[in-house]
Amino acid sequence: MSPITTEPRTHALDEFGHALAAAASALYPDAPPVTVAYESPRRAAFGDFATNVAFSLAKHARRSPQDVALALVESVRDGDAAHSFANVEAVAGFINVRLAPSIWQAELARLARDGSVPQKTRSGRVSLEFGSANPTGPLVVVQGRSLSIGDTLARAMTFCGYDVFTEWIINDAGAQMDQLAESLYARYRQIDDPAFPFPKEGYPGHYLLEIARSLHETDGARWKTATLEEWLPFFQRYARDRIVAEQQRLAERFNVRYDLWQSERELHELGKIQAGIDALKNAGRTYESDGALFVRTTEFGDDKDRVVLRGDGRPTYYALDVTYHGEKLGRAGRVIDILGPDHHGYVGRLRALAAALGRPNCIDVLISGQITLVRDGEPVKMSKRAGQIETLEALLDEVGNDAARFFFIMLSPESPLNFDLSLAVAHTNDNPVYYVQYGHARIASVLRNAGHDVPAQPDEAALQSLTMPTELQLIRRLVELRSVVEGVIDHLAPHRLARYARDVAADFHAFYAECKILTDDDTTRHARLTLCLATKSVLATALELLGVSAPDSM
RNA sequence: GCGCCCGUAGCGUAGCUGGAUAACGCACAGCCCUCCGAAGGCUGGGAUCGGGGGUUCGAAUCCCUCCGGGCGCACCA
Repeated sequence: MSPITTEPRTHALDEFGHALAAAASALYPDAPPVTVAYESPRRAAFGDFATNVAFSLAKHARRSPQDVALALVESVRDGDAAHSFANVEAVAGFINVRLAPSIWQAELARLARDGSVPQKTRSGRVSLEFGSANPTGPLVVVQGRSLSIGDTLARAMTFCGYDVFTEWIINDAGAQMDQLAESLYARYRQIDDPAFPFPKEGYPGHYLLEIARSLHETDGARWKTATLEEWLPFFQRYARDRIVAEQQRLAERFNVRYDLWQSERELHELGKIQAGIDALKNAGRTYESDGALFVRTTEFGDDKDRVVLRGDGRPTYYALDVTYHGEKLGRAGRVIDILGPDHHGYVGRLRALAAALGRPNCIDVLISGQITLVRDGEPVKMSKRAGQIETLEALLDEVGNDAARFFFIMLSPESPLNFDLSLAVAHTNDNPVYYVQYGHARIASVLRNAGHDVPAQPDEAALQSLTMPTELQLIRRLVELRSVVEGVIDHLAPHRLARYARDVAADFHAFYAECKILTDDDTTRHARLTLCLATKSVLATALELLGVSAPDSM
């Protein structure tokens, strides 16, 4: 079934629903009261809205759904509510409603007056964490997908009125930082002594060569004689700072904004990790076993209980999860994590954590699916050797921000994605990014040609000339924007926005082909230009939420 | 072994809080520029929704089971 659409939220539609419900209880007093919900009919021929109340009544009425639907329609036909509609009809058990063109024309006038201004229908603070990668190397393509998904969700939530707080956890603690420091130290020493051994568990990527060279330029050979106790902390910090700075620069290049880059090390140093563990302990959610401290997450649906303190007293990574999510729950009513495809095993323990912290159902986890790069139909071979990993930077250099953001988000978040590099740069009609952007540019071009004829304010009387099927279809589509965005955030389904943008562009192109905009008839020209303005605004909004540019020419 | 994700037309996917003839793009066949951007539009063919059971008036959607593909299952981070 198509996504349920309740736009436009006309008074008439509500009244009609009440009338139907009243008719139902009059005709079938034994049946439980019905609530009338509208949905988009599968086919345009069925009208603008449909309700299936007759199906739920059929059993109690002991008559076929179609008989019930006919009876309902008959009994409300003469009521006031039904008069606002062009048509109300019972078909195969459904009650189909088609709104009069005047209602759509009025909706267009509203859209053209207000633009696609954000509708503040929601409130409350939401914490959104996404992208978070180890500070041990450059971002790879799969993190780009997480960035796209997270940023679009953030924008959509903000659009609807949420106060969104975006954050990134820097995993700059633990053994991996020692390995990073040792790797950088080895690269640094190799500048003067190529035979200096590289650690077995080190990070071989060539990005450390550049950082080592840079350090060698500023500090010379001074670390050659330093003791391990001296150089290790310095190299840790140096590598971490350089790599995180690169990640931040790339996120910015990708048009993604963060409110907080949270350091894990800092949480340790401030004693917050220990405090987080103590809070759980005081809440009675922990127990000791084999010298380690466990959290009873199985009480809340997790597969197994999780260790937070090891036998030697050191906290585990889960201790960070406990603390960090405690922090996030402290600043937001709702917490959303977007994790990479190799983390789907974490969903259970994080959800359980919400309950253990006394905030059940306040943590949502969304997994961004794996990515396979494809070129000319063949998977791109990737080698783990230096410089051959699939960095996000290389991808952006090749296909640009717009294509990357659109492709990353056009599928539902958890499904695997084959990223077709050839298609992403193709300037052809099978590239969905260009299709949508072309629609926007085409409108801009028409508006340029119209010059001073572009209406400053919509003339509602003139809009009555909009009666062609493609005109009404386009208006219906534009009106959907708000419910689409709400669907995106309610279902954590940002891909709906990409599909919607495509649908808007398609409906515009169909309208454009059928209706000449710059006609000699002043009324029609005004009405169609108004429709162009509203379409341009909706397209620009959809693209903005996707983080994709809306060009006036291309 | 346990768990998660995926299986829908030749390909890529949407639909999954159950509803009408299963939708969209590509590819394929045909048509449309003396006219606002053809990076466009229109028409057509193409699907036992991985298999099998079950629940229901009604199942791509919910339940069970089996089969395929991918990925996780640390007192690593």
